[in-house]
Amino acid sequence: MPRASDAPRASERVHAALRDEILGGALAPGAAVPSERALAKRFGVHRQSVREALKRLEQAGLVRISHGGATRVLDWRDSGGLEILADLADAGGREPPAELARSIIEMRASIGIDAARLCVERAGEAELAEVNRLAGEAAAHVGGPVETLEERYAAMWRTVVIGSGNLAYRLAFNSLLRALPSRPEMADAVRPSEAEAIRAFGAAVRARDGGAAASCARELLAPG
Amino acid sequence: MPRASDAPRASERVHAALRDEILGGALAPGAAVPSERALAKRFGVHRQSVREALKRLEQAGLVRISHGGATRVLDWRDSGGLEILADLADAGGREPPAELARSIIEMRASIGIDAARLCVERAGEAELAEVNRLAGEAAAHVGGPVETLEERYAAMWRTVVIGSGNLAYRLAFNSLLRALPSRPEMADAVRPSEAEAIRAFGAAVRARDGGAAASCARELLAPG
DNA sequence: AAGGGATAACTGGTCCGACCAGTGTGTGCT
DNA sequence: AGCACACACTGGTCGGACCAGTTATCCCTT
Repeated sequence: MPRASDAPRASERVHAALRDEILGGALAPGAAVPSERALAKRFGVHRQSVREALKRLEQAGLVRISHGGATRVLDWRDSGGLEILADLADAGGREPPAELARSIIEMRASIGIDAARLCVERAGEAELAEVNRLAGEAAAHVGGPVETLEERYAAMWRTVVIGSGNLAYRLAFNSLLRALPSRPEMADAVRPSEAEAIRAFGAAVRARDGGAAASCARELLAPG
Repeated sequence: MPRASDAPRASERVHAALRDEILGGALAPGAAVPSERALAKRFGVHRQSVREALKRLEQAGLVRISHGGATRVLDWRDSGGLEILADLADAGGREPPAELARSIIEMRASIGIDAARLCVERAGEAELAEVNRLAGEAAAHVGGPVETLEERYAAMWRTVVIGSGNLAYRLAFNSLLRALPSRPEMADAVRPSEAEAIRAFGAAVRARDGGAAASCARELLAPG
């Protein structure tokens, strides 16, 4: 069993370092990123690896590269897409923005409740039955190993979001889900604690009761 | 005045071509992307340019690159983040998914209404006044040049979203906004038509009337 | 003939060094 | 002082080489 090399790839190291400097504020918006040649020397890698890292940062909306001119740092709050949430949660040893967890939980609730409503409206019988089945599965694992519970619970919501027929909700769901793993305290906060609430939600969806589904969803996602 | 070269960069050409093939379904999920060397030959560019394009696709969640193995196409519906919306709207001459416009409008409403509610709750007096001022500006341009109206209207919502103190809403707002330009019919659909509704919204926010702000926001974002 | 391990032929990852292509700037001429 | 040009940056691309991990094949062993 040959172990995979633990050494992070060169371009990955550069990407992570620059990403953290930008998200952490060490590289402020408007500032010029050092030249590719300078970065290559600093990190002890070839310029091509630096370029790959910068291309990824540009794709994520963290920097703007311009031929001939300097590469400048953008304000990720203005130019970043939702996928940056995962980077914010992940980034190095740095503390993520204080409002990050609350933001994710609020958005999850807003989208989840509306997706439930739309799912009831638009999804086919088979999909509604599947949601109900997955709700039962998730409910059965409340109190059990958190890993299994989280997996089933996520699968249920995934089916709801798909059933809503809303592409944007589906993509946002991906972005939100990806931000959870690196912050255990956030995963804790979104984990359901009452099996009955999950079952009630599944039943409401199954019965195509939009009002009940929405209110059960609110119960699950935004208690209190 | 030396004109900027109109020739798209090599890595940009490759990126756009592969992105369109993936989003258009020509490269199905699970399929293997041709090797970097093969792509370099096909597009008549250096392998490094291909790599930069692939790195961007990986960053966006469209492919998974693995050392030694083939680069495989992912299902962007499952692995893509919200920023893909812009690519879906943009992509080449291809027709975007039928539900795209509806999805964006629905998500915009869901987030906008909740952001209005939170903004009233959390924003400072200065920010609320600014929202109201921008609402007035936008309202004054209803019926005028669409470009100016869109700019002011977007500025107003931007302030609301910032005032909501929700990072996820702010990033999602960026992603949604970026998808509009390439689809004029979508920009049309989200443009406000009644100055009075905008003014009412601004006044409700200014007065910290959460209920009124939410209902005015609903009026603006999800009429009917 | 079937199983298993060495190996060859892929894949992506990195490096070197060079040159092209835009920008910006300083300098010297007018 | 004002302007134009050369030079010194920046990023963009190229060619070729080699390293590293995977995968499939083929031959040897059982």
